[in-house]
Amino acid sequence: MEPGDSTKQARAAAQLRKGVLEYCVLALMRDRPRYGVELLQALEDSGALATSQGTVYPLLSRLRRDDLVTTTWQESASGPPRRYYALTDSGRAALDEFTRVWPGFRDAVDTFLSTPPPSTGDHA
Amino acid sequence: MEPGDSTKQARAAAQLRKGVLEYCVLALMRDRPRYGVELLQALEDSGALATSQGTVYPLLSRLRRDDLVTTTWQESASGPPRRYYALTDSGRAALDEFTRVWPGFRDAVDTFLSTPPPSTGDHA
DNA sequence: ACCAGGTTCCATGCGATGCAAGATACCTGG
DNA sequence: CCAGGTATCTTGCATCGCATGGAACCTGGT
Repeated sequence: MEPGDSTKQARAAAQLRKGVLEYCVLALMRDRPRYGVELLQALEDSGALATSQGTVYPLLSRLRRDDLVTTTWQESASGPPRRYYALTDSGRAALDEFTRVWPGFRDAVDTFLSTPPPSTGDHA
Repeated sequence: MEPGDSTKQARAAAQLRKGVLEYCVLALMRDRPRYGVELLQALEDSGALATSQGTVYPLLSRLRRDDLVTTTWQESASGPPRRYYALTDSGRAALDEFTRVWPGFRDAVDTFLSTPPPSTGDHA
């Protein structure tokens, strides 16, 4: 799935990420602070949610603007300093909120996709 | 969950619908043609994907523009005529494509939300 | 000292999408 | 003729993912 890919599958996946990426990033920060490239790699490893810097950094800016995360600079053993992002109380609340909403949403989509075989055996 | 609701839950749900609504609408047309208000009611009944006319009609226009559906006018027993939307071959292909992509996406989100207990038992 | 390469951060502009609000038309019933 | 319900569609806005490009820091080779 190259970056410049514009197949139907890529388009569908791109639209799917909308709104979900934000909460998956928050989820990644649940146990410990993370920095940008680290988040990017974790999303990449997940496969379905792989994205680019041009998506993650504006997202992180919004999270900071909305007080869902706080950031602290920290030196790196090899390379430029890293900005670590950590959940605030609001951020944790938003993540909990999403965790409550997600199953209902997920199941609703599953229901729409798995059409209940319409009673009448319409086979040959 | 009123339309003008702007709680965190409503905001999260609104962003979730992005990109998914299109394919749920296509899924609803899989077995038989449907008309606008009928689709609207089906989404309403699902709970998590409830939306408004201002969302559905522009969406249906895009589907028609992209040749994913065809439409036919049909008289109603009581009320104005209805425009019925039916899947084209392209529409059915797009739905199949999404059906293939969805499980991977869904499981990826589930994995992010259900943090694998990070070794150290940090419970109470 | 200098420069190439890797790492890390960020800003800008575009396209696509959901939504609120409003407009139009048809049919029935008083 | 008018009120109300049904059904369709348009417009303008806000948000989000993404491609592109740029800037800063560190290491290592020459």
